[in-house]
Amino acid sequence: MPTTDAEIMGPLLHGTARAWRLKLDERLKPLGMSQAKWRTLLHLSLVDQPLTQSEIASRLGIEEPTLVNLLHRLEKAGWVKRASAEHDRRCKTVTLQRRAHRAIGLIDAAARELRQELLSDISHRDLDTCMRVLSRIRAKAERANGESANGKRNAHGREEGK
Amino acid sequence: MPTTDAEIMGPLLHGTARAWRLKLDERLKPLGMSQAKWRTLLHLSLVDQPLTQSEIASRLGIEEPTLVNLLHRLEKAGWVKRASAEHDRRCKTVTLQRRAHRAIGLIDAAARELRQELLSDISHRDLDTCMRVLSRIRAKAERANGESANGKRNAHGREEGK
DNA sequence: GGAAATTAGTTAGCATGCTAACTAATTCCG
DNA sequence: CGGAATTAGTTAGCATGCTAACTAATTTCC
Repeated sequence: MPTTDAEIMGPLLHGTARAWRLKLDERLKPLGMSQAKWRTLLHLSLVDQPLTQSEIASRLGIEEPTLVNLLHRLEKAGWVKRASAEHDRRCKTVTLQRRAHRAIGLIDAAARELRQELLSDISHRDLDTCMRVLSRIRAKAERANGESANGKRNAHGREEGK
Repeated sequence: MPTTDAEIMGPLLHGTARAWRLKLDERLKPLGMSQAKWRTLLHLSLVDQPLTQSEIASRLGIEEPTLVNLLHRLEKAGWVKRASAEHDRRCKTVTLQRRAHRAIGLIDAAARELRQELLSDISHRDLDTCMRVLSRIRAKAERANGESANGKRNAHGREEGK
């Protein structure tokens, strides 16, 4: 007999993700930074070449129109800069401003510290099991509709790692 | 050595919750129903007495202003009805319309079926472990909410409450 | 070569969440 | 009793996500 009822897995998953995100948002607020912005900057910092907007959206797992708005705010705040690409005038490349490079270390440290706090008293084994379960669920939910419930359209949305 | 790196627990949690929600939204779309609306109706259906708005917000884990907007849409679509409470003229009670009673069964069935599909090949033991881990994480993230974390107020005593 | 399809980015409009600041009703208490 | 504090709901305004429909540039292919 499980200590918890599978019935509440959905709300539990949702609530845990939400609590984690709110906590991180709260800590990064003094930096004028929320998870959406921070994740964008981090992804830009992980590559050598500037990325185009569609590449960024794909890595972040969000749609392009969502990113347009996000970049607009990031640019207005002086974190990033957009420029037309030469090889293809449809594209715009996005690069980090100096200010962002300086902030990323702090931001990453805050995220790391929070993760450390939240996971500190979870055993390695249990955490590993949890992550395998979550991976399996996500893979199923993202792939086509299982068997019944005949889906007609299929999404794809991928989510990146870290 | 774990099969997965704890580094990505945050994104994994976020992505799994998102994929699950999107999947459910997709299936309930033909009913003109999204998770936010569905959860509200379900909570109302689980009690005998009509609830006040603040009670509903508390059960859903959202803020009152968010609920006001949500209820407005639910009311406009004919799912619920708001009325002033007699015992306290500040309060409004929210009741389900007949239409909602009929729909809830279908909605609940869809959610149940999706959960069944997503969790079908996960062992009871692993799922139980996963849920215990998530509960622990959520409790920590919610508990420590409110004080400190960098910022200006409070120079000591951050996370002693573990 | 040029029409048609595709691709990158944008705009418009909506859903769902938040905080801050407000109104109205009720309760507290001196 | 009556002013102060509290409580319930609202409004305003923003952040972050979406889809649909648009423009502009590039590729495809007859």
